[in-house]
Amino acid sequence: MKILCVAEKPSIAKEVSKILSGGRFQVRNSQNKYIKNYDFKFSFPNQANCDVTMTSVAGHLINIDFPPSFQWGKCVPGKLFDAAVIEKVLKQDIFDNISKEARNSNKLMIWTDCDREGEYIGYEIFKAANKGNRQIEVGDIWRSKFSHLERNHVLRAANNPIKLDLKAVDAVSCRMEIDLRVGASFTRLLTEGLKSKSIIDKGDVASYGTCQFPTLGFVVDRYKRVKNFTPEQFWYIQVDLEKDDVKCNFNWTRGHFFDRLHVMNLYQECLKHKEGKIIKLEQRRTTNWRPLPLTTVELQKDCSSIFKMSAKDALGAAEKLYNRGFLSYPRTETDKFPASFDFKTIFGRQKSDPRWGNHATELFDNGYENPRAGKHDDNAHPPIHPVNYVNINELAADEKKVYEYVVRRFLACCCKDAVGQQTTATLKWGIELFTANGLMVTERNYLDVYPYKKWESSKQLPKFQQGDMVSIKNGVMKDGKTSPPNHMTEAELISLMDINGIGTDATIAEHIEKIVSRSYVVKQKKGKVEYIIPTPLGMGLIESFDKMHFDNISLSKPFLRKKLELSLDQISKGETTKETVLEDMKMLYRQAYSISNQNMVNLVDHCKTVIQANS
DNA sequence: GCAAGGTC
Repeated sequence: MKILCVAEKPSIAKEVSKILSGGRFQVRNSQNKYIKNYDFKFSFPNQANCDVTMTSVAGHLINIDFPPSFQWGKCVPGKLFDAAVIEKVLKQDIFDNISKEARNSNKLMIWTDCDREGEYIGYEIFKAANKGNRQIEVGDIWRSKFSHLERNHVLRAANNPIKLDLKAVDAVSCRMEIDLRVGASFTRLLTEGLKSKSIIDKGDVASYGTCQFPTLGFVVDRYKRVKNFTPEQFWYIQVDLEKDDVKCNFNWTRGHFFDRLHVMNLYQECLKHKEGKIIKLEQRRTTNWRPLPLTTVELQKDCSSIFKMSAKDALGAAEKLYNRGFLSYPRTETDKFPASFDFKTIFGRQKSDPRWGNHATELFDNGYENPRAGKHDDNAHPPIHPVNYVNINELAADEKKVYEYVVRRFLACCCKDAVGQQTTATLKWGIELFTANGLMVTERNYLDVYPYKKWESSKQLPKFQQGDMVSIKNGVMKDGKTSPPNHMTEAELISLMDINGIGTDATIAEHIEKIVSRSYVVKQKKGKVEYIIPTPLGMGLIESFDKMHFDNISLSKPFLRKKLELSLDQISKGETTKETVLEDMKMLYRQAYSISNQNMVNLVDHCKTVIQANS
């Protein structure tokens, strides 16, 4: 019995081979320099002593496209909603390796990631295998269900194969088709329309995508909120006290009011009293929680705000560190460690570092806290954590920062929360209440290894006693203005995309880069912070789409993408079919396309107006 | 020349 096992990426093929073979395997090269074939023996249930070849793909093997007669310029873009779709092999050498290895195999076992795309990649692998060996049938494939590379977990997966989930395969196939039809049709429409009036240059493309436009929409929306903001004046009362040479501010518990006369009346009442009374003095223990285990989105947000690194560069650096074995897999949504995770080994490897080695040693020798568990699990990868030690002086600039950050984050996860004492004094002046806070950090704990988070003792309050009468010399009525929101930072944009389901951990950075490269937005530095600002072209496009009267949908907002995601889940659960969803979504987008097509003159005019107004 | 999703 000969079994062909195929994983989603080379690193998984290698690790699984090590575990199943007990370290006794032979390696053969393939035509692709990253892809290896591992040969070994393994006993599957009811199939003792099988010859196994384990290999991998590198992501998707096959892409979809339109036939030649529907290529750019060969038809009107509206035809693309109903055009045929053909498959194209993306990586012929990897495809051929699977076909060839399948030829003398009796069975195919899929070891792709345990998520929707992984299921579909499994189906692509089946097609490659079937091409080499027609005996291999889709109903007869083994599918291994594993979510991390712990030895017993992998062995259990090998011994309990399930079937390929064809509903999940349908869901992904549906997503691919919608993204292609919508993206290609609208992109051609926009590009030709804007080019005809020289709004974009000859070689340029004005792309539309189901992810890139909602992303652009978020940026434009924020920009307009900043621009349209009108400050409002407000009034409030504040008391400054001094006792034993210590000054402190008491803030009004009512905050502020937009009615000057109202505040004036309350203030007049206060002024009738020369003294106030400390009516309450509270001392409370507060904790500042250690961070959660690290996901891709968190890594990108933090690298953007702490190091001013773009999301793409942060992920790029993490990938390089992963490929050299220093970090775990960097694309993960999981924010809890598996129960069996071996923390101690990893502390041990970090003990010698001059910067954080003492913290690792402390955790290694004196015990550690189990990290907090978040609510997300992608069932494919653990949180990002250091694997092997490297001296950061040997790394490139970005990699240095990312490695140190990941190690410190990991160690911080295993430390105790920080603890402080918060003192709150409540002052009553007339009938108005004011409070002052003082914080004393008593146990820094995780903060010592994690300098990215600031939680510091504030100025201490004077030594009040409950019931103290204090003379009020400086109780004043003040005014202020509401301030506009800030422009969008990359970290905020990543959060918005994540919350709204735009893109995935692996693609969020690419969508942001895409709208930069299309000149829909620019990154602009103001002081120390970098903001993402829409260009007139980006503004014009979003505003034009928002002006069109679609039926209950919007091309610039995340709702349609969200609807698609929900429908895909329903396909996976068997509550609806791929065909129904395809027809549904195609109808919605076809209508939107037809309205956009009719309004192209207005769209082009509006873009031109916005561009001229800003030049 | 178009999308978004994998990964090297």
